[in-house]
Amino acid sequence: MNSTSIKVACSNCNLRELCMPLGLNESEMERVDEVVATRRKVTRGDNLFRNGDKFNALFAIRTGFFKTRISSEDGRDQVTGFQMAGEIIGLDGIVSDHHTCDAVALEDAEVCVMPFDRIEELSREITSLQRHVHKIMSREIVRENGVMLLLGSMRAEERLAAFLLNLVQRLHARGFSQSELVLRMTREEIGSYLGLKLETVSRTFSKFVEDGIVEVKQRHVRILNPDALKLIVNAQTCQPG
Amino acid sequence: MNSTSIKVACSNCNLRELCMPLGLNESEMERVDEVVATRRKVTRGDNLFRNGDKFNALFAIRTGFFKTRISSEDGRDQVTGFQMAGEIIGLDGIVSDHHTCDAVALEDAEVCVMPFDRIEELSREITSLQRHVHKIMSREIVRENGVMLLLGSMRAEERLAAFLLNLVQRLHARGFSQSELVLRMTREEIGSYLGLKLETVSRTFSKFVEDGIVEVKQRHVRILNPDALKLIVNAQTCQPG
DNA sequence: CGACCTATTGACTATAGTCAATGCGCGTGG
DNA sequence: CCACGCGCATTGACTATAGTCAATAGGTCG
Repeated sequence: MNSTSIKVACSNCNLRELCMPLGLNESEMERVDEVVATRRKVTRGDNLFRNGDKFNALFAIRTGFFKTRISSEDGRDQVTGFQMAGEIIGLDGIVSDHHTCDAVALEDAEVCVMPFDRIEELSREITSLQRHVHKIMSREIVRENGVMLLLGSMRAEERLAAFLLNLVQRLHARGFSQSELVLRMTREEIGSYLGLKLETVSRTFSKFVEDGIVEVKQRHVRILNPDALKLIVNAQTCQPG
Repeated sequence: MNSTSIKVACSNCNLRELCMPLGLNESEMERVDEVVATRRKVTRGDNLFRNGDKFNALFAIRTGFFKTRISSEDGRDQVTGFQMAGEIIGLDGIVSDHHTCDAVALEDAEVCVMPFDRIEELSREITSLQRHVHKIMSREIVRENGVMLLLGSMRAEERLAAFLLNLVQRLHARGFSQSELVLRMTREEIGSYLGLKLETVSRTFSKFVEDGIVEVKQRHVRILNPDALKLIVNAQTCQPG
């Protein structure tokens, strides 16, 4: 499989501080290595899994960038998240043994395949792994709560500002710039995530540029004034008094 | 505590087919009974927990009706769910050891307190309990995905129709009518959940009444034409060809 | 180099929000 | 038991925001 002879394992993965083995000691991590036995490459545009697929495993993203998406019967669809290195994908499949969303690679990607029954087995033995798995699921619930707040009560500018801040913060945690980012998704995908049409996303970007808050050149974004973005997110339209 | 001498336990709870002990055998259920040692009554309007509270336990709703709500710094808030008997509440607290939302009783309620470290302990021993806990968390993730679709891509009528169908379906699973329900929440709370203003909720109810789809008398709702509701939810504004 | 996908911008429209007035019910207290 | 007050719901008139449709431009990839 691998052309190099270096064993790819959590213990020598630079994402271990963000990913599955977080909080485990050396020997525990070695046991998790056994779980993460296989890898899978996904080409840009391809699905890691689809709605309806049998659920077998969670996936830890090693490289690349994904979107998850659900579709309703009438053809509407909604991007439910964008995932990057170190994040875990596939939790939706546990409840019904089948995935309920699509996971699409937005750039060439590689994931660690973690068979779920192996995870469960190991979490029965390693308390800190058990706790960590629970935290990963809870984090996803809390994240989605935040998206509900965004979709339910924010205006277009607030949504886009929150989106940019969230992306750049996650990228920064992975060693990238705090002020510069390359969007891996189209305006339409951003719009789907934020509950907006692509034209509105585009117009809102233009407004931010006019206001000198960001520089935008297609998918390259430079944040000139992060405080202004934070102000937009937290500013209720107007306040009394 | 209890005025009666009947031991309140999962094994003789009529919600066991919906709640925590689902899928356990007799002896396993008895062990879960130990976990669900304490009960708590919550008066209408009171909080079961608040944003910032230390997380210790999950709660299984025995009777009553709750809403969960998150608030942003600027005072905006968003209802993230309505919970009824047999449903589990508090999963948001696992990730950071503190709750990140408020849980408010919309009517006098009683919950079973399930200390989370006891749940974890027991799921290390009882495989089917472990699996069940994972399913409960995954189910919540999938539910929130659905809400994101609703908030991100549906129009007011579609949102309210989906809301009513979901409520009545859950009530029906608990032995209530398929066509009649009493709303435990105000128009404003429905609106907050659906990302609409209370006036829009009210107007949309009135529209449904005009169209003969439902009867509404304050919080009493009778669904006259469930198929029409389903059609509204699944009908994209218009279809080509 | 050309085709196609993506993004931008403009003009107009639809949908839901805002503000305000009124009405209905329920619960409290006289 | 009735009257009153308050919270909740309804409805109307107007406005704001984002959506739609359409034309154009810019990039990217074969």
